[in-house]
Amino acid sequence: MQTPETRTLLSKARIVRAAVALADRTGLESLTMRRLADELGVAPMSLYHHVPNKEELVDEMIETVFEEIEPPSLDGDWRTALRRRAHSTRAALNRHRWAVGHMEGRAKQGPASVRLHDAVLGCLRNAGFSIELTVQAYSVQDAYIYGFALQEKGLPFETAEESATVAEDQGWQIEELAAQFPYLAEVVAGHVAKVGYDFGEAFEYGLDLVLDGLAQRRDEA
Amino acid sequence: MQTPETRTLLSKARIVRAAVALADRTGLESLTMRRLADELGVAPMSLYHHVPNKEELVDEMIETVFEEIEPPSLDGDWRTALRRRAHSTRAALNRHRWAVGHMEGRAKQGPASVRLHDAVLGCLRNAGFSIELTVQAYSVQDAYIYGFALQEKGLPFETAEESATVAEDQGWQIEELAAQFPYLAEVVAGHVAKVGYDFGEAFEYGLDLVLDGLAQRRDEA
DNA sequence: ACCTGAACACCGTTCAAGT
DNA sequence: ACCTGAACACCGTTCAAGT
Repeated sequence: MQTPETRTLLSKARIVRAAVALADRTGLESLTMRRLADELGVAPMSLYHHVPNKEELVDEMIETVFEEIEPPSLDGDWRTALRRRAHSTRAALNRHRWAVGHMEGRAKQGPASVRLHDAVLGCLRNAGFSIELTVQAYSVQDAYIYGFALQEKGLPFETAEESATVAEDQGWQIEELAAQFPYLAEVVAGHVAKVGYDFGEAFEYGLDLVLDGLAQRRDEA
Repeated sequence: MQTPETRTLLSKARIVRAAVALADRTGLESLTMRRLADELGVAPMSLYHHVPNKEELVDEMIETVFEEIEPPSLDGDWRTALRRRAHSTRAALNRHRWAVGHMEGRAKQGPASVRLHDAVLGCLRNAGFSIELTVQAYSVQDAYIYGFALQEKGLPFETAEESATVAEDQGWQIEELAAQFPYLAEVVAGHVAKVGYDFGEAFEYGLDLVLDGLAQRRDEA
């Protein structure tokens, strides 16, 4: 005698996984306890047996994003280690755009988040950065990485070709704007519309600028 | 014969101003059409005669934040101009923490936002940056500024002294953490707890790093 | 132990009605 | 023209009840 409809049992892990998938598809605004329950074929209130409330659910979701970020290795070349970690972070944030302004400063930081923090600090310390410089280096890098992700989340195109198309589509505005905002018009018409805007290239450029600056400051000290 | 209770009439400007003040006090999550109406001593539905919906209200609120940011002057030293603009942005975002992740990439950018964009681009062009480099310089700066604001919004202290206190209060955790996360423990116990963490200093340091890097790249080209 | 239905105190927004 | 009350389709969450 089998229980009828022996669907996978509810569990915290299963709820969080479904929540992440739902947020990936529809955004965090649209993530609702009720919709999530629907997705899982369960009554809304069943969720509360595994998760205390929505806020802690989101905390758990954020943790899974941190779990997808590869911590830098503590030996080997620090620049390539930190560059890889930066790319890994950008990739995770692009897969989970809803997470973008929520990674830092949550009250409850989970183990994956703490482990990543520790590894980045360790990578810098082992590369010969002083404690003071390590703290600064951490701050600059993360400000840049998370700030870049914020820009990327905002803009409506993903590839360089798309961006050129978007720019062209709005071409009728350009002449109108040129009178009032000449520099903006120049950049849009004379550059973005021509070659498009490649986020990957831009990220790399700024990342190198930051890492170069840090290397310099370490060697000066 | 006076109309009784001739309180200031409702208007878009007055609604937006009240909304900003309410969000400053209680956060964007707590900003509700109904609470806002209450604040203004008016029925919730009255707001809809001046503002089409909540999303556009938030757009208007963001615009007022942009209005508080001083655009860089187009002549004079570009570094001091851009540094002032960066500080002006940080200050505005600290006054209106709810705005932090919402400044970029809104569908509808208002005139103050566009004017600021144009001025920053103009400042860079006039300083001899190529179009390509100008676009990059814009991206790196804004990623850093907005990313830093994100960090600042997250952390629970405002001054260096406060941060040292917070670090000390959690001192009992330190030894426990030290085994698993030695680098994190070292930084918290050996640096932050001692001298505290000064956001203003950290912002300046990273900002200089970014501006130095940009200057170098311009001169190499 | 695990799930649920009904209920409560909220949301944003529409619509027909008031002055 | 400007404001509003009642109503609708939603929220998160509690609580007492079901298996």
